[in-house]
Amino acid sequence: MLKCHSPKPSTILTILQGCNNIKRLKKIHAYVIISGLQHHVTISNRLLNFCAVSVAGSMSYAQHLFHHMDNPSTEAWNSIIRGFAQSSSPCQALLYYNAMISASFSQPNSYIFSFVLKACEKIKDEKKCGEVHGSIIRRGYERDIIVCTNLMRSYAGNEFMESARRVFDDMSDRDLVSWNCMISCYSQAGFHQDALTLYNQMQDKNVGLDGFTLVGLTASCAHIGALNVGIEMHKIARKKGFMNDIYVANALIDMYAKCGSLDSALSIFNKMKKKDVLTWNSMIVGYGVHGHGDKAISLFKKMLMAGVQPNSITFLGLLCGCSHQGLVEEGIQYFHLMSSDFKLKPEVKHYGCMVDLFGRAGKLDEALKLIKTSFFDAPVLWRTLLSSCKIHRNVMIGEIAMNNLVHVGMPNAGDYLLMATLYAGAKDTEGVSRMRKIMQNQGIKTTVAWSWIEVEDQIYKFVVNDSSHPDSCKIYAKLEEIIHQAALLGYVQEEEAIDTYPLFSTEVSLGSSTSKHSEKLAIAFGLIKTPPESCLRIMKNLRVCNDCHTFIKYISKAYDREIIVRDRVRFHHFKNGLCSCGDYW
DNA sequence: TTAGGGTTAG
Repeated sequence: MLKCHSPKPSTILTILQGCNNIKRLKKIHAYVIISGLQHHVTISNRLLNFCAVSVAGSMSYAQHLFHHMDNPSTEAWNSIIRGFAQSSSPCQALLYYNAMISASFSQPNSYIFSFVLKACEKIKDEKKCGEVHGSIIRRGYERDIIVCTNLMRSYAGNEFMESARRVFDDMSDRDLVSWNCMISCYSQAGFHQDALTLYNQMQDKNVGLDGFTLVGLTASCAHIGALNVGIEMHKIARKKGFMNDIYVANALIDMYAKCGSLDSALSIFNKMKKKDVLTWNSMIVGYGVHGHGDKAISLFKKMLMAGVQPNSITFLGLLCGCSHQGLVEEGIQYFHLMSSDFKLKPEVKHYGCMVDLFGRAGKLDEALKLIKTSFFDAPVLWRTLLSSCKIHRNVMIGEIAMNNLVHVGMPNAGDYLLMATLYAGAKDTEGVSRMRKIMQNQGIKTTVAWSWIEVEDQIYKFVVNDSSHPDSCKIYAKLEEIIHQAALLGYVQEEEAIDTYPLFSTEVSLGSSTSKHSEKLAIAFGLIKTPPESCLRIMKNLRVCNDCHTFIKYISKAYDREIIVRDRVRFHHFKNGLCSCGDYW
């Protein structure tokens, strides 16, 4: 119990140090008032600081304390702005910052700028970020390395990458954190090539690196499929002793899985002494997108035995694996398990996997029923169903899916092409021309398809009929040669057949040829540039069309090459004339 | 007294 006699301020401050909950703080506050110390600056500031910053604090009580201060000091402004910047109401931080600027007797310091910028980033207020930037310059903080790093992140968080980069370039002094921050900003915003280029500049300047550097770069390698650069990151991590850093190891597992090297991913996974949910998820999702549903399930069981709680991503990996391996019963079981045993509510993505699972297995009625009971009116579900209708040539359900896509107002070029394919299969020429007309009349634009391949540490991109590469003549000559070799083994090109249109694509816009598809050009280039018997790894932003899928099978046999293709949906491992997807994709 | 950087999906 607190005794009520005239205490020394130092006694109150000591009591405050031991305070660990808001109830006790309120009692101390009452005691401060009774003792007539409510205007003692240090005590008021400490009380406020506890409420605003401590996890056991209360922002409403912090506001109450703040508004009873006669002339809040910079320290008090600091606490209230910091508190709101890290709260679920970051807008309030900006309101207090504005109030501080208006009340000219207190001036913001470098700490306050850091908190305000954090708030700008959270609420996505680019305009405010620019205003604060102006204020930073006017008040002479543009040379503060931490303020500038915060400013970069704030701009990048608002998707103003050029402004972020300008801040970075204009910094008079940069340290490892500022370099890492710019790299991770690029990586998180999807500017992967810029992240890798910046790393090269960083090395030229002998800044050094740490685990943070490796994580940002490895994540970028994963996204663009830059395996060779990723392997370099792994070597550095081993050499410099960063393999015990769980962030680094997790990023490497994900990178290897996304670059098609499941064995390398597993090797790191097995060596890790400490694994968290991301470690398990990266491996399970890796198995899922490679079509190894059984291995994903087996790992999931081990994960539970290890006492690691799965999350919604774990189940995405499991369902994806079940769907691609045709494990219908298991998929249904895990779909129910996520809510019954793990209290995870299935999201649109999980329903998408289930529609795909039923659809691929030919259970189109069940897929339809699931969409109707899902309470999601998401285009992606109807689109998934439509693609299953194409596999199983079911025009009736295809039309239901298409009508619903029109109803939700989101049909794209790929959808019309899929529907046209379905009509073509049913010899419904009127249906085909109706789809063509809608596309032409509504000017529906197709997505540009492109494929890319990493040779040494460079990424080479190709689009259909690409002639931009300096070695273009050699590439086309090689393409002719490989088409001939494939033909000798029995390959017949599906020229202009409407059912060669890829699912979400486009590449084969109505009237173009399948013979110069981007993945064929990438393969021709790869065969020229890589040693015999080495594995070719191709990435594509859309799905591989039937013709290219067949073609690559023949090429894997004719040239005795393993060819790994990562498309928009999954991995295809082509070897000796066969594909790991079993032509089931 | 207090401030800056990291991984899965989307």
